[in-house]
Amino acid sequence: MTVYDELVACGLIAQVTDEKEIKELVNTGKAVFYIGFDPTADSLHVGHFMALCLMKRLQMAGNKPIALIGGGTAYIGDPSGRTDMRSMMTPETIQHNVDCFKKQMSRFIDFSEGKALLVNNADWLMDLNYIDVLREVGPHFSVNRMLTAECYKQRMEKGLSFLEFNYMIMQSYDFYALFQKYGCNMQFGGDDQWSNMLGGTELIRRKLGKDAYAMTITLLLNSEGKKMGKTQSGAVWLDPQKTSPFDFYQYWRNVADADVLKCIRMLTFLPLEEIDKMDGWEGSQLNEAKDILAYELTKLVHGEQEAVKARESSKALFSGGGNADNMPTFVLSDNDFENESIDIISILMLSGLVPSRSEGRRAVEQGGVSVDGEKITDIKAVFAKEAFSDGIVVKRGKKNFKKITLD
RNA sequence: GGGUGGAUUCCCGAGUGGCCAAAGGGGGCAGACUGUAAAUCUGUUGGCACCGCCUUCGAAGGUUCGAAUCCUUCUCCACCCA
Repeated sequence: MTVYDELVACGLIAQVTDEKEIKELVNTGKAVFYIGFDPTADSLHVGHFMALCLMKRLQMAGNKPIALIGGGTAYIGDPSGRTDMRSMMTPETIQHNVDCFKKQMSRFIDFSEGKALLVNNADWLMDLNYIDVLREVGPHFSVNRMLTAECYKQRMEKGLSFLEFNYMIMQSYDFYALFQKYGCNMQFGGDDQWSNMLGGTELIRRKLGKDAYAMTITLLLNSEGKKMGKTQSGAVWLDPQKTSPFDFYQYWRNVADADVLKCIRMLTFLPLEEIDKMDGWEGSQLNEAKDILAYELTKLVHGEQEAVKARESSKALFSGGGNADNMPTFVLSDNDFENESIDIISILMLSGLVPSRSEGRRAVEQGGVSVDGEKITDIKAVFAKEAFSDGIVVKRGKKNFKKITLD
């Protein structure tokens, strides 16, 4: 099976400019392609992970990937898929984020000599001269056309600033610059990037009379049509400091039935035959598929060791048995105790299981808190210091646990 | 530049002097049911020293015994005209 067919089978491909050409280039390892990453946060998240996987797949097939970090475009902010304006980022945070991205990416992609490139569009965008740009690329963009692009249409109601309107032009310029500099002939990106990407291929055709291609990756949506990889408290990060391997595992362990297979297909590197076998799974067997998904992904992102640990803790908590040693732990210090004891609300609060004392109280009152398996009903319940010497497991709701110990 | 209409709690959206910590919906959280799923039902959803107190209705001032509601200035947004 060719790489391209594999991508199709995994459901990764959303739109392409010229399927025949792209297939040919990709399968023969002749593609020099780039994917852009906007450094809007200090860690990559699940959305980026898909792009990185794609890069890896294609790299293994002999193609040359260029990871472009949008250190320059971050000054503008991409309006695609948003209904409000992005907050402006300071040069310092942008630089910080760029550095974080670089570090994380090199764990996934082999950037050694000649295999792949990591570039920052700040290197060429920051020195551009306004008048020059206007004369050079301005004539090749039709405002009328741009306004019909999906990403702008969405903003017609809420308003779109000139700053953001220019994002497409800058991204197109990137492609044009990379084409000339590195012979980059293809751009990949999220499906919401389609119009921005087309801008690039068109600019190259108009300026240089050459063909370049674009392909978008299917956005990973759940059965409700929302982007996956988001939780109430924000994105699911790849940085273990921001989303612990355990939480990362749990996120995938908890996906809806309807989404499991799609996720396995799109995100893991399991052999296709194996995935096809799972296709008919239902009920508790499907529940098993979730474990596979969670384990595989945690392994890819955090390594086998962490994946095993996460799986163990999860088993200890949910199905009995397993090893509780690796579950998320919170260590109490001496000052947390008053008269050698501490009340339940304080424990919940300090360990981060609840964000406020009010919520802690509510959780207890509604019967949502238990300690070492015993339900706590009294909001004034107090625990002696000795109780923590072996560590106790405090649970809020069904899925939030912390092992509490002494230092 | 001129005019009009807006800015309310996580989101949408009621509220136009006291009965407002603020209707309703969505979302979240918790409980029941389950498979760590979905659907459903129930409770809950600003904070705290919780029968009481404190802070919130774009920002800052003012009027009033009392303001999310009235006045002034400012900031931002949408629409119409130029």
